[in-house]
Amino acid sequence: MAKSYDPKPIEDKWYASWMERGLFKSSPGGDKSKAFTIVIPPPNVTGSLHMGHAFNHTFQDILCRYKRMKGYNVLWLPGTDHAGIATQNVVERMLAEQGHTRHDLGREEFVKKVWEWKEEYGGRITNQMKKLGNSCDWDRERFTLDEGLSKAVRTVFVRLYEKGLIYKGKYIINWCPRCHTALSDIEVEHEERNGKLYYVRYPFTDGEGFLVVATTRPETIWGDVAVAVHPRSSKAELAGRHVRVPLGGREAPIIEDVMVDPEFGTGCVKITPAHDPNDFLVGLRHGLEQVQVIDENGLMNDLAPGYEGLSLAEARKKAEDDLRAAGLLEKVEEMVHSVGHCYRCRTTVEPYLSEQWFVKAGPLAEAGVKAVKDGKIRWTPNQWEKVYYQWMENIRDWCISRQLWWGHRIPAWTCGDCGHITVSETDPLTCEKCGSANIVQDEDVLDTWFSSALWPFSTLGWPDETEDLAYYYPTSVMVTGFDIIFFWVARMIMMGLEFMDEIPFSDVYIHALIRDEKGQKMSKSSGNVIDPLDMIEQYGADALRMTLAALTVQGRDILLSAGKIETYRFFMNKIWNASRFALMNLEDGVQLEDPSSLALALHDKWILQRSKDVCLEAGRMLDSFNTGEAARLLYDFVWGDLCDWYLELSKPALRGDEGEERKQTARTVISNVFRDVLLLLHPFVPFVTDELWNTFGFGGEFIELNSWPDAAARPDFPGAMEKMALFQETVRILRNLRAEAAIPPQNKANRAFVQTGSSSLLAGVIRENKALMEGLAKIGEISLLTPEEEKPAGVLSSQAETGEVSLLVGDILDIPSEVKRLEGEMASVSKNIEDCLKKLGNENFVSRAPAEVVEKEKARLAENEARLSRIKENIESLKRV
RNA sequence: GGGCGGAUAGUUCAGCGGUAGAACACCUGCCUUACACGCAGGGGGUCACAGGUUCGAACCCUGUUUCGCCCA
Repeated sequence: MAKSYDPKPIEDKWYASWMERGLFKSSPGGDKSKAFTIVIPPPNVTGSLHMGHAFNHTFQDILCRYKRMKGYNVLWLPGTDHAGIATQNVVERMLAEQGHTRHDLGREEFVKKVWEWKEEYGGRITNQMKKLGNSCDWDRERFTLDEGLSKAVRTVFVRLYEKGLIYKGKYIINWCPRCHTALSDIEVEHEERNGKLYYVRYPFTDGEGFLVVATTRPETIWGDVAVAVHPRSSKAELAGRHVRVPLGGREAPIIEDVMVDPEFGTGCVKITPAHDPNDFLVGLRHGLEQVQVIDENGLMNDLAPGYEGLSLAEARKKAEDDLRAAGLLEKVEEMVHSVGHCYRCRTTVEPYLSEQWFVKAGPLAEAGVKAVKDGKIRWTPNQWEKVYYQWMENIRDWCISRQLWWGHRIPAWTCGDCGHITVSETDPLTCEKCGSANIVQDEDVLDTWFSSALWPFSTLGWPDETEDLAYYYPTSVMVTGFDIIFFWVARMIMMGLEFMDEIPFSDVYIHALIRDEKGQKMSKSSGNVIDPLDMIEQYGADALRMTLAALTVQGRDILLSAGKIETYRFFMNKIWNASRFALMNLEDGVQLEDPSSLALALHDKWILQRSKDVCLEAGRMLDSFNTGEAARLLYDFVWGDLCDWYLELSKPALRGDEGEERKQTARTVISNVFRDVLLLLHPFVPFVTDELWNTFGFGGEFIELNSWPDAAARPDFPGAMEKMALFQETVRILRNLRAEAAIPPQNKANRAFVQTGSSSLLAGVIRENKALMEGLAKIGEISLLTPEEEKPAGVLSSQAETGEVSLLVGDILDIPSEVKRLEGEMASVSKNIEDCLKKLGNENFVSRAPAEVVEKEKARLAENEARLSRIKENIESLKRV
């Protein structure tokens, strides 16, 4: 075995063996309650693995591997989505480099090109997932544009259309002038921007004077068709009169509408139904004309004479100049307002009037809310439930059509003769109403998220009634970040309930986001990205996984840095070397018989008890999705208990100092404990544990084919924990005294004394473990003294809980500084006594606190009083010297 | 404007009703034949602030300050 752990030769090797053996394949069958299924939240096919994925996948992989070891039939179904906008952008950019646009190629040719791109590069992210160690069933990998999933999309579209839950209409939607497509509300990200508020005069046409209207977008004045005031404001009396729109000169009525906020600006609002969502609704209520002055490229059109072809920024400047020149600009104020941006390309989104397809979300959301309220779906952490309700209860219709070519084309055909729309699962040849063959399919495709919403059942074969669907659905848990609750989780719930009549998953686990060291979001533009593949290259996948697992805390973002990963890289090395040590002492192989009837020393019993407790506790933590706590528990157990104490204590026995029987006992205990440790760690760090498992020769081809330790049935070792705590405390005190006295480590020629009642627990512990204690504390000889016996002169003393520990330092004892040290100790003990007395002197405490708390307090008082008197004696005896 | 979350050691964070913890950083010793990717020891905190509940509050409640996020 190498002296230090190197993940490189190990990780790829094991992943290949796992694949070859088909370790992660699942097939339906058996007890349905033993099915554990996760469908991966499908990453974008254009993407590459970022730290968010790595975190998300590590979490899912830990659960999957744990459940497999617990005997579940685990399916982790992988795949990607076709990411309409992003993928089309990528390929269009490639074409642009060659001086082409998609329109040059035509739809069919272009889509062919995208598929070619997908075949070549689309596998990148899935290969990266394998580097991380994802235990997915790759034979079941799905893609949202697969034949089967496309069929599901069509079926859903048609059924929702027939139910009246999908409709087409002309509405204001969010338009990205760069991507040239509509976006749904949640694809728009709002950001605060510095802007200006322009106060513009609208002259009355039926008299003298003018009305002042405040607007942030003077270029849209060209599209104004009315001015609105609030019916209960002082301005209400103006209603019914008319003004002249200051750009274009249209005559416009003053109307009353409750949408107006009388407190904002001047209390008068210009109404531009074609370019503002609120104005659009006002326009509908009042039957106003919709005048579109901005085109699909975000440029002014010919309904704004003189502005034609100007960008909105240019038009805004020109409007300001023109209004000022005409004396119609009263003032301009600075203001901060929120501006919508395309989530894919950051371009400012335009409210745009156009014909689109929508899902009527209300009825679907109602069922989704009920499923959670009825407890059918649990959220962890629970607080996200509220976010879900908030969104679902105020849900708006979902714009699902996209003006793209890459995606599921909408299965709707419009008749050129009668205008009827035929919606059909199979491509129709004629209009279903008039029979004309003059029908044309809708040009638009569906929102990618429309297909992701079906993912939990479409990937299992729906709409066909497959065995998979019957066995694996509903799935067990959806694991995702909070930023994706609306995109995926909520819509999956709605669609699952609608089409399967059953929830898509019984648990939703929402994890935090990964940020950089300073708490900033990682992004290419700020250059603070930590690439998981670099980290895997540098530290190994296990180290990265362990880091991500151990840093997981519910409800808090994770601040990651390479340094933190290094810490866990060291942990891998620790496991490696501890195993190396164990293996060096197991030349006859592992000895796995039940150790409980062997000649166990205190530390053997203790580590067996700790193992049992840790097995149970880690299992409980994983059952409740607390991977972070489980990882930290295992880290502390392995490093703190096993390596720092147990292995050190087992050395004499392994060396043969305690005789043959003890040597065999130690080997048996070590074998058993390492078996547990590797099994417990395996879900977190699968590579190194499989390597070590096989090096030890614990049996079974792969570690994952073995069961999670069934600790509940194992014996307890009563008292071992308490006795070991006394042992450790004494050793720590002795080491501390050595350091105080500056005794060189190699110097073993010291004597130490422990003064305690001869029948005390501590005395027993020392009698039985004297040699071990001398070894760990590097003391030549430890002697027990009763409280009545006199201890020698020239000692440093320190108070343990139930006794006094002294180290003989002879002449080199610096009396004044020792007195000072003891006085310091005295102060802290006195403080403890004071606290105890105060508590116990409180009538209310004694009568109202639970009896055991009071007892504990009394014991603490007694202990501290004993300590105090021992310290006082020590000081006096020193002063006598 | 509505909602959510955070504020604990220099830093990152556990703890969430009964004597303040870890990791990293720092200081002092050690290459003690598993590991210097290591071992041992140490210093360091009025648990943001102000009230309240309680025998007892970092922990529960109310308010304040402040940072971050989501929705309008």
